Amino acid sequence: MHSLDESLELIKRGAVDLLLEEELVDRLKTGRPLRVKAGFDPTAPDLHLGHTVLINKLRQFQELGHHVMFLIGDFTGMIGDPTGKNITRKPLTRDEILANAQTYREQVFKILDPERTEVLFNSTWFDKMAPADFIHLAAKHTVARMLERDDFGKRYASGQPIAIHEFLYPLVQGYDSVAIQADVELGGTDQKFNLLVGRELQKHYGQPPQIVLTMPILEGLDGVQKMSKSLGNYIGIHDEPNDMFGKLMSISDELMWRYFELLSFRPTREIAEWRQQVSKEGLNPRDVKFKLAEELVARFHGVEAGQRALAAFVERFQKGALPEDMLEVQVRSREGRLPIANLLKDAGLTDSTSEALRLIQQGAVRIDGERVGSRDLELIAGNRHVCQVGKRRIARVWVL
RNA sequence: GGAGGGGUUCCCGAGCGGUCAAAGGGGGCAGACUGUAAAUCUGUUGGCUCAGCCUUCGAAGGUUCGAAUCCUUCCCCCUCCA
Repeated sequence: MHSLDESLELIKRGAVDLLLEEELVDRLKTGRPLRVKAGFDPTAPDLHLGHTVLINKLRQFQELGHHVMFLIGDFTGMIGDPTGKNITRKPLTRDEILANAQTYREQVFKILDPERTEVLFNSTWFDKMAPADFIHLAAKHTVARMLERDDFGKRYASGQPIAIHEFLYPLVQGYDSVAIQADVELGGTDQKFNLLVGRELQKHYGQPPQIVLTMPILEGLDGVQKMSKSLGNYIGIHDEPNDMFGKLMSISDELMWRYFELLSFRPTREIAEWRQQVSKEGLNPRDVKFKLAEELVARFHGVEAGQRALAAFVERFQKGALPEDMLEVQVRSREGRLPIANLLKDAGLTDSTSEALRLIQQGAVRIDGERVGSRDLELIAGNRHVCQVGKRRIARVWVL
């Protein structure tokens, strides 16, 4: 069993906001398992490391014996969390949603305990809600309060459009907390407003307001923007071990410490020590990055995979060897020959032949280790070649 | 409902009859240097059967030898007034 202080310390670790702490303490004192909610989008079932910041926190709640409610916002998905960029999403079919939910289970249970996780869909209660009740819900909040939300306020002030339905998003999310009687809701710091709306609504509906716990938003590979699939700066938890390892190695040193803070399960003391050694004793940050990359690959692919990814990385980038598990592609020639640009495009190494030609000109293309100097190079059918574009794109290509 | 402003290539943003596949910046990609780090420098950034051709500037028509640029209609956004 954990003492109250230990529980609180674990819950607060890495968190940004805890509102309100004294309410949490009161509820922890009751000794009953708390109902801990976190909402997820019904679309992108490809979880990335950014999502795991939150999921790791859910896991900690489970370790403390609490009940985790993994809420899939299939109804909310019709709105799309207002970002100013998204327009209304196409509603997903029931089957698509169930398929996505299944994918969530597969991914999320690498971290969470299935026995202590309840998966819920908010369409369950919203599909049954009468329009009149929905209007009652909308009546519980004002435009002025909505504009307190940072992005709404900014968009309003700068003349960006805000569609009415975007205002509904926080209300819908907040009502979910009412429907499932959440004690605690977790979210990224960008969710703070929505989470607080949940508190307000619960009060309106005669429930004790949920405690709000926000976690930092993980920056993506660029180190600036948040990790997201649409920005392409993410590391998916399904990424191949070598790929995951490589992406982690490509982050900046500054970002590495951030990742340690939010993703590593290593003791904070150990991390602080490394940091000290890097800045004072000349420890190569790259070697510390190895530790991070290995730990995370191991988490999603197993300990052995972590070790192998490290070894493969050293082989390939420090010793210059070719990767072992190279992508194999077949491309069709035209009457026995195939111009290099077409080969690269057909093999999926470039998006277009135009791009391929540009890269050739820039000296980025190698065939069997030899730099391609001419765009006129043609390859003969029947042969296999190792084709490289830049450092990262590589494939073994059969010309048929 | 009325008046005004605006929709440009991934993003921001110039262009306002030919020299525009469209300035500049951001981002991306690549090369050099490295630790697949950062910083820096350089190149590049619609497509193709690639010294030529094709498709792009909200949509559809039209004027013209020629349109992102002019005209018409439509769609969308913003501001102010009601």
